[in-house]
Amino acid sequence: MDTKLRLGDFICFSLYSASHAFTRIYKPLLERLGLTYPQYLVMVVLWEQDGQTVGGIGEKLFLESSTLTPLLKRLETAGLVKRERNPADERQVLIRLTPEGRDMQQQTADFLQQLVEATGMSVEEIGELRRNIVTLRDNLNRMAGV
Amino acid sequence: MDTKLRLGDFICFSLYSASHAFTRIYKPLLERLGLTYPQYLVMVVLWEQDGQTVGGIGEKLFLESSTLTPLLKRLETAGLVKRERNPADERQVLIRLTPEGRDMQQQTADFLQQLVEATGMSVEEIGELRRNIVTLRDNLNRMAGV
DNA sequence: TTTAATTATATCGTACACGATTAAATCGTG
DNA sequence: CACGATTTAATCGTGTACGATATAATTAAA
Repeated sequence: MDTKLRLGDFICFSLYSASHAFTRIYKPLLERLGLTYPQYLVMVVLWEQDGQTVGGIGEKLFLESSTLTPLLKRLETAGLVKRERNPADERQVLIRLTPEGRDMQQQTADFLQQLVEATGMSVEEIGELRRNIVTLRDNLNRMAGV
Repeated sequence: MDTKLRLGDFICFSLYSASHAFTRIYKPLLERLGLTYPQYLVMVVLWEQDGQTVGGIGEKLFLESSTLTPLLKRLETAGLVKRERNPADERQVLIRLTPEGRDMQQQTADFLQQLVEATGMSVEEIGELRRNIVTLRDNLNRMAGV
């Protein structure tokens, strides 16, 4: 009877495939900025609060230092951030936006409208869906001990 | 005013992070089978219908041959599938389950209950959420021309 | 206070994921 | 039938992603 389980029944696959679909939607928008989608997420986190540690960024994005360190080095090479040890605790590395990195936010101003349009859903529907997905994610992470 | 846009407002990030959370939940279950999550998805597709082409699998999973070819070679090395050219059309490669690959499905029988439990949601809530996410995904893919 | 345990980041190996390109097979049109 | 166009996988380069491990700094304990 479990042979009746089809791919379409898997909520994990709906998330997996919808996440990839969003990345595809973002690609042409982010290409103009020379960013990948994960790099864009890091920039969003830094625009919200500058001068965070690698660990602080990872906590917000649920990413490990083994993922973030090379990504942040690429952002540094691109001239968008600076990486410097925290003098108060030399274990930490503080990530600070450069003026170019800060200014880039303005170039993302028109993203929201285009993305909402691409969803084919109302802002209210999107909001409710987002809240339900976050609830699911937090439940899963709690179960996984994150 | 768009500086008020916080990471938590992004439905794309909710999908991205929830998808990764599911992968983390699956990891200990799949480790017993020696599978990664994407490999498991391919097995699900093949359990549903054996003898599909690389392109057919990719269409269902929204993955390119550049992703699937190395993954399928790993499944072949693991003795779970066989890859052979279609005699009727030598461009295509047919993927067939080995007896070991087919039998593995039985070892996934207890996944469903554990996963539902981990979501902390009712089966009805999960079903409704899944349908909404699929609608969103299909809208996005339509916009991206997929 | 010297040492032991913990914390923060970096490094390494493996496995996705995709765009661009290549190579081979098939199809379509003259 | 021939030959250009299309289709299908595979390959290559770049960039995530993570677990395991390493290294250095800080904290805790003896």
